[in-house]
Amino acid sequence: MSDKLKLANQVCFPIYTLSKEVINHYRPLLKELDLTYPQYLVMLVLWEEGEQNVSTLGAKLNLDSGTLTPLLKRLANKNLIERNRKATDERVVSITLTAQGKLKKKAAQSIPSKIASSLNVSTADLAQLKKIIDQIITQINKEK
Amino acid sequence: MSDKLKLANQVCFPIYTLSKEVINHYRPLLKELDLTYPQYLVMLVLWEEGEQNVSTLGAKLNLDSGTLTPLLKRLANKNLIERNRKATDERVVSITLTAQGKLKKKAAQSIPSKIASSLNVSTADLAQLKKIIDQIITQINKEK
DNA sequence: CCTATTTAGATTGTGCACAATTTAATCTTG
DNA sequence: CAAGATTAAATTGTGCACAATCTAAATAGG
Repeated sequence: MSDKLKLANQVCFPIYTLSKEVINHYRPLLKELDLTYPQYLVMLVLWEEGEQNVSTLGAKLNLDSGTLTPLLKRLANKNLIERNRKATDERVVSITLTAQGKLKKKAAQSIPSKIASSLNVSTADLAQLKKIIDQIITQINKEK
Repeated sequence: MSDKLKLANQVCFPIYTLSKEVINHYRPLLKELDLTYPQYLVMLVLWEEGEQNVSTLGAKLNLDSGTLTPLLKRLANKNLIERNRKATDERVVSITLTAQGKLKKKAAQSIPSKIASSLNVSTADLAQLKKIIDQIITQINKEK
């Protein structure tokens, strides 16, 4: 097996492992906010960009309606968001933050720094990791 | 400050995204073998190291019995593995490959090269990615 | 011994991820 | 305008991930 083959083989498992580890580090922090990691991602988009369709959320987070529909129903049950069909196009469901959903942003402010210190990795390493991964993801998206 | 809550500035989201992308690249290849990615990981360990307990498998793949028990039942239903209580310690379940399970290794030989070319990333990038991720995982494991 | 503790794995329950299909609304084109 | 195509979201079904709990077996310590 060539070095490249071996490497590809040996890099996919660490990526999968790291992703789970990172989410496991988020879990206790997000539990205090009564959010899961994917729910937190949805909230991030809404806090930053405001009202979204299910499909724009899906495009930004790489999730389909099969994942988002039940997730958004759970966020709505917690009174963090509202789901409303648009009058101008009844196929589209508009997702907006409730007052409670907007408020939750305050409680989330401390998460990034807590994660950074809990991962216990240097800022330089994280920056480098982000750079390479963003490169690879850009490459992958090009193929679509 | 609140910049940290922006999706674009997060490292964790790209890690999570990349992990899903990589597994999505495996999916069509593994479908031909009638395996999922976690099932493939179990088979890799068995092909490489032979007979395993549920708990040694779990330690190597970072999965608990709640995930492994049903997964191993599915592999057993496909006649790729056998699950047997050990006579010397009835708490322990020994996982061994069936003849069919051993045979499947041949069909899996082509997967790494297909993944390597499908990911379309340079060897240098992969090497650097692996180096940083391994570093971080080592760091994380130290804390346990 | 024999009881208390520990260990291995199974079970239960929640939630995510994704493929495949369905439903309803909108758009397109003849 | 009507029929067919397209689109957005929901639904259905499978499988993974993980917390919490349970069961049975093994071990330890009195």
